[in-house]
Amino acid sequence: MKEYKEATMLDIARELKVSKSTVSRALKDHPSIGKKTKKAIQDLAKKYNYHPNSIAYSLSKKSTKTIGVIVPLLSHYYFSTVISGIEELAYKSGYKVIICQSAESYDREVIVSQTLLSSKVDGLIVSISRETVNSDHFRLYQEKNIPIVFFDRVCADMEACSVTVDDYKGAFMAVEHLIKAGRRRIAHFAGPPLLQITQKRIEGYKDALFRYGIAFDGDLLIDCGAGLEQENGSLAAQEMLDRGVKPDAIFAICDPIAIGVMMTLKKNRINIPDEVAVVGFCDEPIARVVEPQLSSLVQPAFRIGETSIELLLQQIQGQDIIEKRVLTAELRIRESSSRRG
Amino acid sequence: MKEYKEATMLDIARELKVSKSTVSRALKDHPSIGKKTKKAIQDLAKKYNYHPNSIAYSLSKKSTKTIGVIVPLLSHYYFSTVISGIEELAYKSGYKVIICQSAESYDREVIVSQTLLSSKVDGLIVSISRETVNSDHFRLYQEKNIPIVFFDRVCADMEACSVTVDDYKGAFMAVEHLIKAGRRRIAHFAGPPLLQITQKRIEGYKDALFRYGIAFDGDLLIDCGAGLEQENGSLAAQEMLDRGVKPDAIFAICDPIAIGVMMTLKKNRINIPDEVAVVGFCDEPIARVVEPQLSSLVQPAFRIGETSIELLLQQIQGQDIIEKRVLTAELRIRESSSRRG
DNA sequence: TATGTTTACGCAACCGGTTGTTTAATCTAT
DNA sequence: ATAGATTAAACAACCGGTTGCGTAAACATA
Repeated sequence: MKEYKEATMLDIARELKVSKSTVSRALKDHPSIGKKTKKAIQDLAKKYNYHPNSIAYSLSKKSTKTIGVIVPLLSHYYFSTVISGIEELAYKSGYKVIICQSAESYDREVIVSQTLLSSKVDGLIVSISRETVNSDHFRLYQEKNIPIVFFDRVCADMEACSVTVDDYKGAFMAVEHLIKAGRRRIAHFAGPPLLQITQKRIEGYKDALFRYGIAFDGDLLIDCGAGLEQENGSLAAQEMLDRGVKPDAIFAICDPIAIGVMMTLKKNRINIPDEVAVVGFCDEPIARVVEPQLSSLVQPAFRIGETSIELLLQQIQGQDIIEKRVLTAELRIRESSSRRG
Repeated sequence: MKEYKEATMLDIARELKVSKSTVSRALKDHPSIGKKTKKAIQDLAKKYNYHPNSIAYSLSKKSTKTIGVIVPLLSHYYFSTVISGIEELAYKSGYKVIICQSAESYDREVIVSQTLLSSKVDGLIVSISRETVNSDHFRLYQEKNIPIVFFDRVCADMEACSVTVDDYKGAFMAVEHLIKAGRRRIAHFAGPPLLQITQKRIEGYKDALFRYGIAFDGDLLIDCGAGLEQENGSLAAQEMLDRGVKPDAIFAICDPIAIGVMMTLKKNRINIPDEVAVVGFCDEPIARVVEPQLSSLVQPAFRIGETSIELLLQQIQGQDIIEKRVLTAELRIRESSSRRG
């Protein structure tokens, strides 16, 4: 393996018998450098295929032009779409993006957040893991004046920018829709209890019932346990049926749960939507593939990503803001919750 | 916004009236530093919550302990699972991971690969975009002696490590399975022509037909166009039906295409699997959700990620290897290709 | 011609680490 | 007591950029 040496400013400087600082200034078109000198330096840089060493740049400028992103799981369509939104604007603004997964684990989240911290990211965008209750690892960022933006799943005990969808309203709309479709015994399959979204959606569910004069029935509020996967939905649904509870509609915390529920219903030969209507949350691509197609709340994932990075960049540029943007989810009605035949 | 200043080695050195180099050595337990001095330095470092500046480290050591990953899209379950495999081993070995998407665009791929290059990643793991034919942007890495490992979608014209599944064999198995299930007119919905996987799978398809004495029929080799999305499958299938071509089985380049095909078949009231059997490739979670459940080839995505990073780390540690690992896909038979009733 | 202003560039410190080489102090052996 | 070996720590260069400040030469003005 032969050694390869990158061309540096010093190399160019020596060859042209000028100083390093002149090269530095010439390359960024600084006015105090003469035209011929500038031209000569730029030409030689091109010839040597010179690229500035961004490590050195970062060290002297104390900015890495890098932002960190932590999501629970990349494999969720929602999160990867948010990331695409983040990347789009980040690249346009000259920022790189480092993406990390917490894998829904608090410990892992602490580790990656420290890794990103020591990588000197200029800012952080996070959706916390379902286990996270302590936010000390994020406080470290605030202490060092590194801006943070939370999206979707926020830390309840931190004052920071956030971008969320109106979970309360979304849940309310879903339940309202079910009521207007003639349902009365509406169950809610809830998510991990620690997450704010879980609580907000439960509130929206309850309030919609109340608004339409339907009494809340504790039997119909189902806890799916820690997971947000299909299996959790299937199991919880079977358990519910085994308990003899039979709703005429189900609003699930997210699409995978909804689909798990649907599979259990079908296995039990319960017709969807005639006997039980189902509505999910997130509108993952899978919602259009199941039969019947699943009604769901569309979260503007790309927009959430864009908004997050906007807020972050504003802070990086020195604005001292704490803004909590709330976007609205949109109800997409499909076959799984249509009116009874 | 009050200024925050990280503690540096110099701060510690000054307070203890020793030199910066002594601090550096004390913190890494170098033998040439006395016990008391060492203790004092380590204690003070703890007290100040000192963390080494990894930018400075990278600059002097010329290693960022970072590896770059470029995938076409994060939103594919396959890719995000591969990434999980990569991360697992990377973190264990003290490496950070920077993930980028090419968004299936050649131009974007060039940009992100240059970004990663100037970020001085110690190595690169790539699955190329479907547009990529030119690999000059990756050659730059080789020139600078930065190791690269390709997975799944490789550059045909580069000598480099790679990790792939045996596409030929996978396709062969799928088609063989269909033949053994009593099918004779087997269509193949192929992928983007530039990708090797497309070609390999076509070969496997043809050879399996040949092996069982079935003549290849050009009408049954369907081009899905540039995309690998569901819509492409749906459209191509409808077009095929409109042309009056009616196979009794379909092997699709990937699950989304297969599912698109299934949706068109259902829309045309063609029974799956009785009239037409369907097999996909990749075994995405969606395969178990469609009805009937889709037979598919399982790619060991996590394992592919692990293998890729293994090969990369070996090269980073100085081994001059060019290994092409080929893993085997496993056929998972479900309802969509079961024997005729 | 003497003075003041530009113009064009060099000098050197700095960012925060790593590391080869010296040096001073202490210890060992003769 | 003194030369030689050890030990403990300092010095200083280096990684590759950025930038404030200083200054010589060229030019304009009086």
